[in-house]
Amino acid sequence: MDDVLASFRARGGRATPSRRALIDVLFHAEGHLSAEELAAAVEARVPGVNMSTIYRNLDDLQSLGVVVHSHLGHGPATYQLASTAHAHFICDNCGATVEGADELFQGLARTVKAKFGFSIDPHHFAILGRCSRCSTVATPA
Amino acid sequence: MDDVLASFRARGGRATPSRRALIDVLFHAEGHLSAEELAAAVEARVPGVNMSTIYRNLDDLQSLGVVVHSHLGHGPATYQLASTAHAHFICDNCGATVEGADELFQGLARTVKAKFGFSIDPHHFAILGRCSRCSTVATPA
DNA sequence: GTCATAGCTGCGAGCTGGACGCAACAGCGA
DNA sequence: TCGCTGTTGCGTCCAGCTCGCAGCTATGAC
Repeated sequence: MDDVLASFRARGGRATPSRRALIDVLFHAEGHLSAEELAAAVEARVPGVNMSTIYRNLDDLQSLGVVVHSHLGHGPATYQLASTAHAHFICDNCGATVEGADELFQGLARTVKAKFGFSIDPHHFAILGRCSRCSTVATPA
Repeated sequence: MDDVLASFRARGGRATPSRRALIDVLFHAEGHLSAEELAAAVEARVPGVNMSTIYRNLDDLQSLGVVVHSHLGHGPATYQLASTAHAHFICDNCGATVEGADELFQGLARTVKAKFGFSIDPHHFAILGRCSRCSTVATPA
């Protein structure tokens, strides 16, 4: 966490309160937080922070490689520490989220790499489908 | 194509010019078109069509199961015939699109089904990564 | 401690992609 | 040909995010 602030300083940046708070929130967060949710959590520590600031700091953290964002369905993007990134399977019907380990993608990654020379990042976009409950109920289109 | 109009009629709908034009465009389109691009193509056939109409007709076509939309990166959604749907791999760096057959996902689909009871739909969201060119150049983060 | 400076912030406006309510229009069956 | 009702265009509104700008402030230098 101090490492992150140090990275900011190393590139001529500063350790501002809002930045500290955002990093703190990210390190203690569980699950996937949208920019809005992050802003609310930061607001509790540093009243008056603006959404622009949240977005700008998230961008900076992403360019430092500390944070990644991913898209879980059609709503806003969610942000998390790069070190805890993982794949997501989202139920098209009920919205349930299943988190998957990267190993699930090893086969696909190998095949796609061999066939197209393409290296996949399975974290960024969720994969849609039907969860166990909804696929047994078999809601017709 | 007439089948689609017939489906509309079968559920009490109508075959309006804008609807015909949209279906026509979709059947003759190559690749992935955004709502904006579809609107432009429809406009050429039926001047004066409104974006709302495009969106509403696309929604209707989706609920009929004729069309699906997918998200290729961060821009607008793209629409295509359900019968020609396929998976996409998008280069994070240069935006190149690689189209993949569904068979690529068979292994993943099986594993995810066995492990979580989850049936995946690999079409909806693209999978990000690096294309062959960009991963050899290895642009640093 | 204090100062200067450049990085950061809040504010407000703006932008894109898309949804919605409403009144007018127009397919389609009778 | 007529009437019913599905569809359209228009305008407005929304979420999610971006940008420019003026003022504030963390930081290193002294």
